[in-house]
Amino acid sequence: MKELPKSYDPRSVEDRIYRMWNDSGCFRGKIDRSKKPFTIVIPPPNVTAALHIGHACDNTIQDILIRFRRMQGYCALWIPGTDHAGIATQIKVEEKLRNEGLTRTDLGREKFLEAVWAWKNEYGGRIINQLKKLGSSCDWSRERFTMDEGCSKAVRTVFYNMYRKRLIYKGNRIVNWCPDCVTALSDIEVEHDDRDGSLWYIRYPIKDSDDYITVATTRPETMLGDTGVAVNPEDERYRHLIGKTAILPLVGREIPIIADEYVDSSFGTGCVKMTPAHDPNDFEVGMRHSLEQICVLDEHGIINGNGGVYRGLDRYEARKRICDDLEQLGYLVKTEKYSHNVGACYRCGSDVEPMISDQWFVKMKPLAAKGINAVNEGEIKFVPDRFKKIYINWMENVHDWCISRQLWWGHQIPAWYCLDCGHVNVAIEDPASCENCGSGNLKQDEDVLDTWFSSALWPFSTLGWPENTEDLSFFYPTDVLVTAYDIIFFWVARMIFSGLEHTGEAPFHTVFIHGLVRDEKGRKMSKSLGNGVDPLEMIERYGADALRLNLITGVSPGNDLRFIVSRCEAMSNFCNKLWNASRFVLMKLNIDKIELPEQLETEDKWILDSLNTLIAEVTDNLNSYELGVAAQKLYDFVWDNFCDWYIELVKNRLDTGSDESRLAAQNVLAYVLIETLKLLHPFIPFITEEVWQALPHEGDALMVSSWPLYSKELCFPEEAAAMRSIMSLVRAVRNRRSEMNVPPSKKTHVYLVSENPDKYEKGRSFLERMTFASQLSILSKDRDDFSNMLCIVTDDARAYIPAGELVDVEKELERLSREIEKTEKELESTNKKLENSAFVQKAREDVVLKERQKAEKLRALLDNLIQTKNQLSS
RNA sequence: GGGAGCAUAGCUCAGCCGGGAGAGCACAUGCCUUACAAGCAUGGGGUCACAGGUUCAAGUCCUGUUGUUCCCACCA
Repeated sequence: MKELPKSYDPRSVEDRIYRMWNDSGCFRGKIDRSKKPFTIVIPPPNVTAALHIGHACDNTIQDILIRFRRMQGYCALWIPGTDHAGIATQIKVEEKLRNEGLTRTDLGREKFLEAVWAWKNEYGGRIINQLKKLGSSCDWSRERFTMDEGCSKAVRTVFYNMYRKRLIYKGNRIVNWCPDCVTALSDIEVEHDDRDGSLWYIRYPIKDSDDYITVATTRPETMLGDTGVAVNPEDERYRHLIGKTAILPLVGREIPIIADEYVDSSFGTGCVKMTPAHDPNDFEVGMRHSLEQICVLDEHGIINGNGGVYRGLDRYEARKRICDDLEQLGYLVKTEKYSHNVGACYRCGSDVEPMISDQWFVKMKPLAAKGINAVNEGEIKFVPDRFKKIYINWMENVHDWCISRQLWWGHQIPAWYCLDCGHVNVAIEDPASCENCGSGNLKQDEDVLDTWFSSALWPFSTLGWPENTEDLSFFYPTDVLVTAYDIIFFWVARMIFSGLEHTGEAPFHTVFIHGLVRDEKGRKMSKSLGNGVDPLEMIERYGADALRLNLITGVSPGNDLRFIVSRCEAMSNFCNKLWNASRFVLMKLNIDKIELPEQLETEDKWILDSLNTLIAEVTDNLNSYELGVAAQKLYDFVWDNFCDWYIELVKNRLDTGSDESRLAAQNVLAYVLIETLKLLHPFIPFITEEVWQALPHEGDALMVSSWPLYSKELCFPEEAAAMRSIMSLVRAVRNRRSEMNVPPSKKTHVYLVSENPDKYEKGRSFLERMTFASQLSILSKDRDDFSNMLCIVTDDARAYIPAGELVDVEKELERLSREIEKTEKELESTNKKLENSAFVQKAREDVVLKERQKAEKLRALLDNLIQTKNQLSS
């Protein structure tokens, strides 16, 4: 056995322990058909990312689950990896190039991609090493990347299959366009925000008349692309104008006035200008009425050749100029302040332009139906349950998914256009010739796929799909997916329908959702606010275990948590407490095999009984993903039961007890410590492993030891109850002494009177010390001379302390009266409950029993108090 | 416009199936008791947002109200 240093220093432990695990292959998920598999895939962080506190939270949860199951005897596999993160990475590398005075177009596609790969190879591993600092027990030999060969094969296969099933199509649709990123975005990549703007009322003259029609718009510049004006068919005010022609001011284009249900008569003037190329609603209406689609913006948000004199103006400049011109020419009726919703690019924050564009889409309805079904049928369960509703609601209203991006970094779309016959060739392998005309004159689509397209395949692409590998058949479907609620739509939903569609199975049976980590004031952590907490700095200062506990303890599933640095300190104090308790056990230990002896004392049975309960509860909590509650229970058990009571209780036995009693104490101490270390290990792997290695043990590592089991043989309800009586007496004595300001150094004779003297006799060795007794007399009856002593009363015993002049009889009587009154009141309310026939009849049996016992105890306490008072007053 | 969360001690938050109101930090008092002062002992402090309801019993379940945070949504 080795000696431990006086206080716990995580820095001297963590890297060494991690290396030991890694070198001995503890992390490897090797197929073992004698065991049941338990699989988790990591939510792959962006290759560009540095570990932030959210990753720390997410990965701590996964590590707890995987370590717990591994110890329970599952064949546990946690697959790590990173995501190529299309836009994020491309922007990062472009920034780097800009510093060198270059743009991506200077390099050309091929050279640029080389530069990104070089960047990825240099910096991409950073977050992986940071995850290791946290203690993550991933199988690093299986590390994957969304653009590695296997994942790319999966992407092409999926694209091909879906194209064949007509679940992927190409078409001209309104998409969200970011003029700064110069790419299309999917609906969920647009962030909506209420912004103060204006509502402009513009007069459109009616052809061949003096009449006019007034429309209201928040985006006057789009009028350049107007190809109609719509009114509601039921609207009496405008019925006479339907079918007539309006003249578009500034442009002079003749546009029809049409009737469509879409128009809300109560809004604005009840007339809507139609811009099918730049508004999704207008697009729909335009399709119904065969309106022309005139696109007036180019890919950078500049007015194009369709904008006449406004050509070349930026969209915001154009708006201003058009408004000025309209006003000058008398077309502008009025301007109102108006707050409305504006979409912004989630990456760069610029306003998104709805724009008609030729893009690739995934047809969502049939896929969503499967995804909804799997969750409604319970094939996939959300924890906490409420996220199910959010998921279903989204899936039910989902639109087709725009999957093409005008970027270079990513999976290039596996579609080749025949330059001779125009046929679109979609294939898994690069085709040599057109499948339609045989021409070799092919050109691959320039665009790449949305990053989430490959992430959606992660649970099976990482296991070898589309190949039918042994890994796939053993480890798939995975078990739990752990992630924060903010990417349910981006990722979870898409994994679910992709898994169902391509493997025929749900990719996991449980989605465990956690909240976001916020700063001390409850704000979201962000670079611009500079309020981010660096997990690596926390690890450096407090240790990975303390950080992990801070992220878990007392946190309820799905709720956000505030990261309070001082709590890290509290958690590292806990680690130190555990360390010192272990040090104590080691100091007192001179055996090299731990075995529970036959002959156990009351306090031994009590702590074993408590441990047994703890095992049952913690296991139960972990099974139902209540990590915060489990961690709290462990914290309390270690600090209160084990350290503050049990260790104190057995100190006498260890120093002066008989050989047998000492040996028993040593064994129980070590036994309870080891079992507790196992329960704690998933939460705080480093310190528990380090301590365990110092203790007598079998096996190589705590990490691969087996999870404690609840045992009927270790239930000792009687001894547990006896200890509770003793503990409450000790507490009462300490309380009175503290109230009377008696310093611990002042020892006194203590007389203990109880009808069950044997019970206390068994605890004599520690009672003496814990009640600060110079001498302890345990009696079954009061003596006459007790009346001038301090009296401490519990429901089971009375203790008397001679305190000489300290005892003020009047005051004591007063205090006793108060206590009697309080006890009577409590007894009264308890009795009232018991006299209520409805309660006795309808309440659960054990509840009634508990209430009866409570009444009995109160009765006994009251008797004790009254007897003492009588004695004192006589 | 739809949906969800939150409201419990001075602060930050637990409290799972209804029966004890809790933790950490902060505060007060007394202790260097050889595992730990990163500690020990003791204590003060709460109308569990408000109003109804269900129940023998409500912080916990239901309805509504108020405050607050967030998500979704193509009313120009």
